[in-house]
Amino acid sequence: MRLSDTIEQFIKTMLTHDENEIELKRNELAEYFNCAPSQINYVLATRFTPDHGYLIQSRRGGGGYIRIFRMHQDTSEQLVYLLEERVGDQISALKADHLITQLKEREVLSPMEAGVMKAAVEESSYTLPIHAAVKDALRAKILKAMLLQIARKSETSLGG
Amino acid sequence: MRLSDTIEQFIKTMLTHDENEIELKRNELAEYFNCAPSQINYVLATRFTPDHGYLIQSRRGGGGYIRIFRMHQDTSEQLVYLLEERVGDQISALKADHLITQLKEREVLSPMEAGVMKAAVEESSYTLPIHAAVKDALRAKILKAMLLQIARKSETSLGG
DNA sequence: TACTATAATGGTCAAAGATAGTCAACACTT
DNA sequence: AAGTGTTGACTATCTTTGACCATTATAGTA
Repeated sequence: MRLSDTIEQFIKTMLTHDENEIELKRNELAEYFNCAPSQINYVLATRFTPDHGYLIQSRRGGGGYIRIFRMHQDTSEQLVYLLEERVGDQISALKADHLITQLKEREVLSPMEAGVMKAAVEESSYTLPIHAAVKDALRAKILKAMLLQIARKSETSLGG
Repeated sequence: MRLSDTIEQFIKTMLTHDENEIELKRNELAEYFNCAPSQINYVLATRFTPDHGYLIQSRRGGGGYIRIFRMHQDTSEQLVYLLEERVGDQISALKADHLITQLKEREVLSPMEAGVMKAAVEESSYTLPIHAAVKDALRAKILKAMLLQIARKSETSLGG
């Protein structure tokens, strides 16, 4: 079996045992598998993306770490759909607002969270000399980051 | 756990118990944690800045001390003040993050709201070809819009 | 009293240490 | 050839330490 597959399985086993969240040290894992540390990044980048239902957090420096969060299957599927199909690389203020309203109505977002997210995407927050396309790209990035955050923290599904 | 985090927690626990102001001796604390005295300065410089909602006073020489003051409790009414004083027309990702952390620790923001807001201001959400100054201006506008939203909702639910 | 030396503090900064990230070249599979 | 996997050099970030600096109090001395 390929090394990357072995590491993938190893991490998935850890997640099975230790529930939905694990923390690891890149260098320790690399040493355990006797490979280059960057191999770990490769495995994470190709097998533990949001598309695969995982979220990663890391920190450098002394006491650094890599944390891997597993999303619930439903959450993951809905998130991928939301991120790719509904948000994409650019999104207008209006569409973003509609999407957030939907999520609120489905009780994926509390009224407060929805309010905050709407404030972050409304056009009046973007009244600066930037091209419209760049605004929509920025809005998409910000909206995606917020949705990923919701997915990481909430136990409930992102809804249909 | 990192030494710096341990010291941070230690100080925050002291503040919890002893109200809004504590006094400590740099060398004593360093000896207690068995570290270099300058480690204390590092912790203060990275976790107890005005951005984090703390003020430091110190004095050298015999009878020297370090006093740490936690700045006044931020209520929703004071959010408007924060908008101009702490956010202004431009704000860096780091300062925005510190401000949000502070509001979360004071329970002005729920962990979820804080997480969403952090996602909306983090640098990686702004990786597009825009000048840094424009990014900071945009971030300020978005952060203000989100805080205003919180302030409005808090008023309606808490009656002021 | 005025001055000085010394002890007792805290501050600064740069170097070293500890992690993780990126990217492009190279290797292996299909 | 194209796609996937592996590595290593270089980079970025965060922490810890230590040498040297600055300030203040106090004891000793003229």
